[in-house]
Amino acid sequence: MGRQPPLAGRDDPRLQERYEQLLTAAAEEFATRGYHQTTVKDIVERAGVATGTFYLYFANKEQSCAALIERLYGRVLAEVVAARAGKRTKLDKLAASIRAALQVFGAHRNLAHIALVRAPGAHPLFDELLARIHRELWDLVAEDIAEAIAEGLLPPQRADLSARALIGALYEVVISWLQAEVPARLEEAVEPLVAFCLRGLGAAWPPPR
Amino acid sequence: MGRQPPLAGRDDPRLQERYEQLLTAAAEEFATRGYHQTTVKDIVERAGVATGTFYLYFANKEQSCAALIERLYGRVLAEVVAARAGKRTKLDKLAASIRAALQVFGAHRNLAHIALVRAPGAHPLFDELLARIHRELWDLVAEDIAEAIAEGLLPPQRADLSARALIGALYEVVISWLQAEVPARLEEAVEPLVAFCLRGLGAAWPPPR
Amino acid sequence: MGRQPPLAGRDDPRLQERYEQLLTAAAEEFATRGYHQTTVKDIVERAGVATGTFYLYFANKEQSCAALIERLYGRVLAEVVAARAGKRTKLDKLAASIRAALQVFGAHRNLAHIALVRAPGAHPLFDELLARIHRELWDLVAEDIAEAIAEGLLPPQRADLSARALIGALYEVVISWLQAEVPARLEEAVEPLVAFCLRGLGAAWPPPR
Amino acid sequence: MGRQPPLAGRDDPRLQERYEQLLTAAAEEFATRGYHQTTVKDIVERAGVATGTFYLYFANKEQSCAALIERLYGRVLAEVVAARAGKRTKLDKLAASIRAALQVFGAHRNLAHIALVRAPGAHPLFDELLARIHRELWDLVAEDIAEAIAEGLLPPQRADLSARALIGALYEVVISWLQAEVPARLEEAVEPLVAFCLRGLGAAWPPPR
DNA sequence: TATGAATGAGCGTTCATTCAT
DNA sequence: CATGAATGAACGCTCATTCAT
Repeated sequence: MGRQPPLAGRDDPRLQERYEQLLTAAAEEFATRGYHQTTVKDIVERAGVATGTFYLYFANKEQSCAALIERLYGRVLAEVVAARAGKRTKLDKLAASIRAALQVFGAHRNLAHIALVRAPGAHPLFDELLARIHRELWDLVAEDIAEAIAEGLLPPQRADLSARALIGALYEVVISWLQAEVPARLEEAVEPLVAFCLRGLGAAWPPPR
Repeated sequence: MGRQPPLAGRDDPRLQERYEQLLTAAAEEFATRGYHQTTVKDIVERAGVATGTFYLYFANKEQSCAALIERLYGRVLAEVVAARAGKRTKLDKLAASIRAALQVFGAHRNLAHIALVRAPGAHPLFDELLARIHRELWDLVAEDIAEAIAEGLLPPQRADLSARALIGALYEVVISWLQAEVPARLEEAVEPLVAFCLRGLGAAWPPPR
Repeated sequence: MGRQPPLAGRDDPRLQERYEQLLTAAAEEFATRGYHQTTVKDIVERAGVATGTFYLYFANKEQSCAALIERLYGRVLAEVVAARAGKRTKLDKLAASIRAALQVFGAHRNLAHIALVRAPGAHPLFDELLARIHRELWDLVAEDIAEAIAEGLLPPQRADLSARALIGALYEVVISWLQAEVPARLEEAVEPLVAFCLRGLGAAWPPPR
Repeated sequence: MGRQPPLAGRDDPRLQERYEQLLTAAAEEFATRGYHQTTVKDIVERAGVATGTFYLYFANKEQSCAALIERLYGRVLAEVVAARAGKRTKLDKLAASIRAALQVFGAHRNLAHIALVRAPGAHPLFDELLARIHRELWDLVAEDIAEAIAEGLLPPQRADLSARALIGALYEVVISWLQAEVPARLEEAVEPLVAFCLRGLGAAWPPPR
């Protein structure tokens, strides 16, 4: 517990590759079987390495899963930030954020499955990590909403609750895609979801020209 | 796996009470520690009975958790059905459904925590059970939406996706209450959430008199 | 352990009947499932009484099985003694003993199954009990053989080993009947076995008139 | 139940040695305490390894015992086949078979104790396994007897019953040696038993020159 | 670096036995 | 006498983690 794995943060590309190989194997196993149903043996067998090798790259099983969660949300945040950059109004920024998040979830099915379904509730560490990430997302969205209200773009409302509702709508659509294949391709959900969320906030959507 | 536990579903009120006592203890433990972090020993110690007693009332650990999930959704469905009975329009029915569901979740914090956070992904049995329940809820809501569209109360949209978005918004608000105490009391979220969802569907809300 | 069951040795025929009922149920269960695969619950369910009732008649599970073994060998010994009474030569006594033993085993299939297959090796108490009984039988047979040798009816041989071989031949035929239904009816084995054993001892058999 | 243990049947002599070490410990415990009285903990403590190690070599407790039974009868059959090879008449083959079997039982006291006393009736798997082995032995012996009858070496008789009686005589002598030390050394029983069995079949024994 | 055999704490579950009613 | 719910010690087995090679 707490000991750094010996090979974390080395530069050797051979080690980087092996790390990715293990992380990919872990993602596949966690996503398909669930965190507690996956054994370290499952992961190393899929990766084609020995058990001990796993512990050269991860302090323990839970850290490997936490790394997957962080990787996903790192990308989500990066894409969200990038997508918002070009937008002028708060409403456009919100719409762009939703589109960007869905795009990343859609591009990383296994990671999405882990972060949205497999990890929550599975380990105190994940709950803590996810709580921190969610708070960040909520704050971002809630701030946008609060400012849009101030600008008169949205009617008065509790921004904190609306932000959570918005994120919940987004999550559930991703989960539905993961578990029930509704919709078959996640892109189909993008504009319907943007419309649902922005209307839900009280915006006129699609925006009147 | 296997046969019925001998004392499940007997009429004797003494046994009923014991069963409730165990179920309550299980709910508290599962909700606070998570399914896999909870041992049968934790449950029976909280209930103040011996290990063997647990197995007089439940076939095994997972069945006890499944019973909690079923109990929660049984109540949700019952309250939703009851609340809709008096309503005339589809939109009123949807609003009433949301209010009823939130009321039940709010009245059963531990069960909500288990069903929305602890159980999903923790065991194949739970995933199966929750999938069945969610499909039922989705169908209900999607049908309402489809009919409201047909009646011109809502603009054209993919009812299946909107239904999932609506449920996701609701779930996330409950989870937010469970984990971050936002809002402090779940009732505070009721009207904001109803507004978010019905506006999200494209309804004029609050309804013009 | 060691405490007398409260109802042992009472005269009330109602109690006797219940005791028989339990013993019969125990015999059926032990014979068909084996000693360790049989639970006290299995026995009382077959007997149609409550668990506690079992302990009114038996000190514990193993005593109930020991009682069955003792009952079987009690009958075997009684029949053997009775059958020998009318015989003149040692060889006739031996033949009569084998016939009597087979008759009792054939008449108490379940008890035979328990005493010959289920109990040996299943519990120290049974091993002890069976050892005592076997020693008694061996001594009886070995004595007959020794005397027959002394009388010149049999050639010189180690009576102790011959006695064991004789009993083993008998047991195995019974076991074969129990487990493989060879022969279909145990009576078919009687004269072949008598011939095998007496010839094995070195007697001219069937006896020259 | 389930899959192969990971380290069963590897070529590495280190692993072979471990396997033997565990098997020997298991044989000692099963032989002295009985199958159900022996815990896996007993075995690993005697072997001086950890609990988990046991499950690297055996799928479960019952498979370890089955392996012992199979090992014993594998050797019995091999020795019997080898001993018969040089013999000409059927009667010589039978006598050689008995001698070979006794020699193997005598050389593997613990395994004999398990196969003849501890395992029968202890687990359905063992009963099945032993039934298969016994049928093989019976068939072998019965065939010899039938052919000897056809060749006029033995009088007419039911070969199936005689075969069982012969095997029973042999088993009981071994059991007597195991449990009562009669005879003190199993070799002492060899010729008396051969004589008993062949005479029992109706042969003139010892064979007239 | 990589290996994989070894570890052992810990868990779910069973069942012989008891005792209040 | 009879009941059967309650008990709790004990067992088989798993799997995250270690470390000698």
